[in-house]
Amino acid sequence: MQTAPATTGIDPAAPATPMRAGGPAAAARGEAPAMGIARSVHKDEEIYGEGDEARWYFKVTAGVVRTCKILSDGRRQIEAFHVAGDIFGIERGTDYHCSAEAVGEAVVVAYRRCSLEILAAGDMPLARQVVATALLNLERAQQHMILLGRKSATEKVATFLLEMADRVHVDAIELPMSRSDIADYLGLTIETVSRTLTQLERDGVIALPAARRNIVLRNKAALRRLNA
Amino acid sequence: MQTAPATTGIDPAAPATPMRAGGPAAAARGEAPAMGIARSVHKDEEIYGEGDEARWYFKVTAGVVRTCKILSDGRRQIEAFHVAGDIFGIERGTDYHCSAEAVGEAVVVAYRRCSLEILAAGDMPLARQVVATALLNLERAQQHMILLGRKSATEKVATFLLEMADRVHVDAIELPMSRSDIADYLGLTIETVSRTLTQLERDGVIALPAARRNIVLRNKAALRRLNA
DNA sequence: CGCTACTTTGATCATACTCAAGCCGAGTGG
DNA sequence: CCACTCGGCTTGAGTATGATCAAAGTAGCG
Repeated sequence: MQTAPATTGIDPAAPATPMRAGGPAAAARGEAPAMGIARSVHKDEEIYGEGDEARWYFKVTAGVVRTCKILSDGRRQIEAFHVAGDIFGIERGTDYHCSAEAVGEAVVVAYRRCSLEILAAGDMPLARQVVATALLNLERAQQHMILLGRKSATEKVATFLLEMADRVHVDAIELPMSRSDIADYLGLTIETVSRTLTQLERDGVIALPAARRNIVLRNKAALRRLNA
Repeated sequence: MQTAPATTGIDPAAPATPMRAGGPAAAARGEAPAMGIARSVHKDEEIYGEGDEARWYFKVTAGVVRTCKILSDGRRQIEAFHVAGDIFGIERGTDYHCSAEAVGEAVVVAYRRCSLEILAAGDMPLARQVVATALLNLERAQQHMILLGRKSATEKVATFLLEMADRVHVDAIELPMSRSDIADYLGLTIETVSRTLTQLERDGVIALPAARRNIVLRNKAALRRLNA
């Protein structure tokens, strides 16, 4: 078991306003197993950088977090968007392989790094969660690879919209991310994303209300057909 | 599907102690020993299909295995090539999310499915291996996503060649896979792969001996520069 | 030797990118 | 309240990269 308190001193990954979730109080109440440090992150604030030492892993409590890689010349690929309940930042080695940033205002809970060594500790529920998370993220990555490698722009956007809608279980989505984020997630440019959305609107498949971050799926069947 | 008899000592990296995952029941039914069943697979033979029930996971002993997804219209994305020592086929749910096929003649060792439940069995070395494998495959998938989403054809091919050379630690590669496999791995067409290789040869970066499956890296520095 | 599958090469085309301008809403200050 | 700016988004024109279609070259194998 880990202890959340400041035995480690100031946590470089949790500066400004660290709140405690779990902690001694929770432990006293016998709350299992999740002890971690809640941290609120501002829009575009970095949670950790690629190459940083991976001393924590995180669970999203509120908002959305993106994990991404950046090439030397600035080209960016967003690997995944993580929403409430999602876990990210579990690494095999000592360092993070992606960087993580808040898409908007977000709250994450930081847990002490646990990867292979956690298994030795014999905390089975935790180990189970770690494995399940890793495998879930792998599944999503595999799914995303066929999108990046083999789908057209229209198919990419359609898949994206359905993915987002599925997470909310509603057909009126309020996208938390910018066109730029969408583009870097889908391997497109912002112009192509914009044009594709406009075209889908013309075709009556979606509606784009004045606030451009809102999207209404008018014809899910058509989207699924585009989904390939 | 050919299954060879159990070959208990053949895999040096297999757990030294019998797994309990199969359980006494399996042994009583005279089923496969928990240690693993070696199986030789022919070129292009399917090891498992996407959607099949994931009752085994595999380690490559010889040859190369590809895991891939296929869209309804036949477009294919190869998620990874697995070489000797690599483990594939570990799933979170009940089914495989990719299909797996031998690239050439290959030998794999099948182990009874173990994912989350293995942790309950208390076999720590095995659990550790499972987790490490999942995380390694995730890292590779992340690395591959930025290639698929953001790299040019030349950069993709350069990255691929360096990747292959790294696996062999030699600068003269004998590619086990066809142009078609390379194309579907890199998200390109076979024509583009061929043209790119020809261009790299013209530039003196690589040499393409008569047997077109062979490639000599003449100028690794140049390749690394293209690697972005 | 001749088939077949794989690869290379060529010509043309289309998709998505680049560069550029304009639009719109939110926030700010006169 | 309006004018202004600023950032994000959309739209347009032209282009380039990689796809498609087609054909020819090459190796492996009966």
